[in-house]
Amino acid sequence: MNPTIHDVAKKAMVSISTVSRVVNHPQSVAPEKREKVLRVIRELGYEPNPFASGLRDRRTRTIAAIIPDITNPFYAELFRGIEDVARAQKNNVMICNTDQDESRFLEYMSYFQKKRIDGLIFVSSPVTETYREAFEDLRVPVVLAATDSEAGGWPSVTVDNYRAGYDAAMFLIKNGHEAIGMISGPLEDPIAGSPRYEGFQAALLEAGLTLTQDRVALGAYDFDSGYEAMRSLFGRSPDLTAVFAASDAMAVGASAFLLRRGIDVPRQVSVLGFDNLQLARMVTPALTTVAQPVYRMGHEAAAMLFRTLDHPLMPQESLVLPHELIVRDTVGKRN
Amino acid sequence: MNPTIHDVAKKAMVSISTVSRVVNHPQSVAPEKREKVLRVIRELGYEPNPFASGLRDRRTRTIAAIIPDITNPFYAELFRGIEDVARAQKNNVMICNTDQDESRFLEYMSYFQKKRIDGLIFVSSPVTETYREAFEDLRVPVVLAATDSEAGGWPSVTVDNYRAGYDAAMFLIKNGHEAIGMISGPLEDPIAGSPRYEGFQAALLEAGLTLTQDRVALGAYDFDSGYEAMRSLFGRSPDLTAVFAASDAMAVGASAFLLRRGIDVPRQVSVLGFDNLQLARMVTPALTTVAQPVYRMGHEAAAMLFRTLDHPLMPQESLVLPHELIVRDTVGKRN
DNA sequence: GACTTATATGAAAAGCTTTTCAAGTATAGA
DNA sequence: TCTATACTTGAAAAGCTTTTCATATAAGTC
Repeated sequence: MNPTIHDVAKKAMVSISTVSRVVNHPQSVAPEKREKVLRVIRELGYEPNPFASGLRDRRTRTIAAIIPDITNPFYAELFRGIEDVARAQKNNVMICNTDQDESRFLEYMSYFQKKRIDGLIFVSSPVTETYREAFEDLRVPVVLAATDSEAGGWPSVTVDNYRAGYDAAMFLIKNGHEAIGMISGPLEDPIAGSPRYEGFQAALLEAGLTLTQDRVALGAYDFDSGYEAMRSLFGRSPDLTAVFAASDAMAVGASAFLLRRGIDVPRQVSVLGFDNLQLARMVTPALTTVAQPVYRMGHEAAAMLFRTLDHPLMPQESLVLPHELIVRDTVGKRN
Repeated sequence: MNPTIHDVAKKAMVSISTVSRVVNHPQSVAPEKREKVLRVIRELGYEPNPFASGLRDRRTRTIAAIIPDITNPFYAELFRGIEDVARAQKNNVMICNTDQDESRFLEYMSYFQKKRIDGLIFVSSPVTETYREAFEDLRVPVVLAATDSEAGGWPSVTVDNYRAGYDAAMFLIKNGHEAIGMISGPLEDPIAGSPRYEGFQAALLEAGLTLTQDRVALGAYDFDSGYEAMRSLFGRSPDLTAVFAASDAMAVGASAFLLRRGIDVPRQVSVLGFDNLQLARMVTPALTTVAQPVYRMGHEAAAMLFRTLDHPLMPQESLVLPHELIVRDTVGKRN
């Protein structure tokens, strides 16, 4: 049987209130008494029973991370960032794989309804009306990671996707490319979809180039849709010399299509990715890509959540983290 | 404020004992009363407060998964298997990334010491003395996934690694290869290391071939060590026509080395992997590999754990799941 | 030295559930 | 009709902590 606060109190010859105070507000108890209690606590190996504390405090010391799928390396990395700070805060993080399924999401929500979590980090999906309402019903602090939302007023940690798309285009242009295509995410996706697309388009326009419709294909960020998008793109517009894909998985899919068709990357067609997953350096040729600070996004989002948990009134500023171009072997110079 | 058992009792005009019984042992209360209580429960949206139950029952409804690193797709997939069954059982799973660091592991253990989990799934690492002792101290059911151990008597879910290594060799031999090398995991690793190596060697021997030392290199299962191992192997034994790597990541590393050296895979050198991660189909040429049922290992391990949680006496049989050869494009025929 | 203020401590309540024990009612058997 | 048995139900205890409130002591002020 684990020692309880009563055991400690008895052995230290103080009341349980004092023991509790030593644990929770050490400065409020006289130094010598405090030391004595502390010593007994160590001797007995006492730790407060989390159920009793939770019952009393209504603080669960558990946060939830709502992510599409932990199996996806992008989310795994981000989750790792969340997890590391939660652990440091002695909190537990519940992982909720939604598989992009709203009904599954709502299942979790009804589970949380009964106040089983202190706060929540919502990762990467666009915040639809459904989500918004669910969050408001929940009445716990919410932080958005790798996504954001006008409505709701939740703080977020993101990257400037418009700017990143812009920089991607600039990089290809600087390398002498003119016949440039893009494999974008869904244009309804207000996070990784339209902004990257529009930033990309804007840079092209600025350079006097245009992104015509036959040079654009859409995908769902995964390998297969990148592969298919490239097939379609190549059919419509075989003169392309460079393609920017809105995710590494799609970029690798695109490369795979080209390579398996016997088209040399980057000599004939350059490919530029987005995310900088492990995968990017493992493929051959290694993928040149726009890096997102994925781990850090999770880390900062969690830090933000714990800050609002500790100071409920203090408003949190959203954070925009810098992206970075990682040059490897899939973008070639053209002149 | 959420409704409590008292609110339900009052509204249904019964005692709280009856409400509790309706929730926990429905058959022990008279049908009409039961219906009435059930109706009130639905109306009020009552759910038992898990802290109060936990405080009383000492059942936490939380299990822990000890894994090296969730960022590694192999573990992510396995974890997903665990998570899905835990969820179905209305349990929470705590994820513990050890980063292969014993001190980090012990930190978790002292955290769990205070009976904060009902059971534990230990994934993939060899069960050293340290681990064994920690598990015994913990006094909760333990299940091993993708690893096993003579001592301790914990049930496990694994693959027959010796046999899988054997089959890998047979496959290369059947494809006409004779100058065959291997990139093995550490030979001290009793799970994914020595058994695969020995099985592989045995099959070669049986076919009248020998696995000489200059045809073996060791790695740590990751891309970089696969790359380096291949470099070393190729330096020592440039006549190799096929290489078996004990993980997909190493196999991809090996391919990368060859490809980047201008050596054609599979025309000049064939590469065979192990695991069948997503990665395997994304690289070009797509990796031929020995598939482990990763998700299922997690799934079965969790199912096993919950079975022993529900029936503490019933002994659990260890499970050996089948492996399978997935033929893609990195192994060529030779004659 | 008398009075006020600050500080330190303990008793007790509240938080919510599950289960044991005892009591009550109904049913069946004699 | 009475007794024994089975079945239902409620009261109360236990599980452990944190915080409020009141009290007692020490320190400080005039």
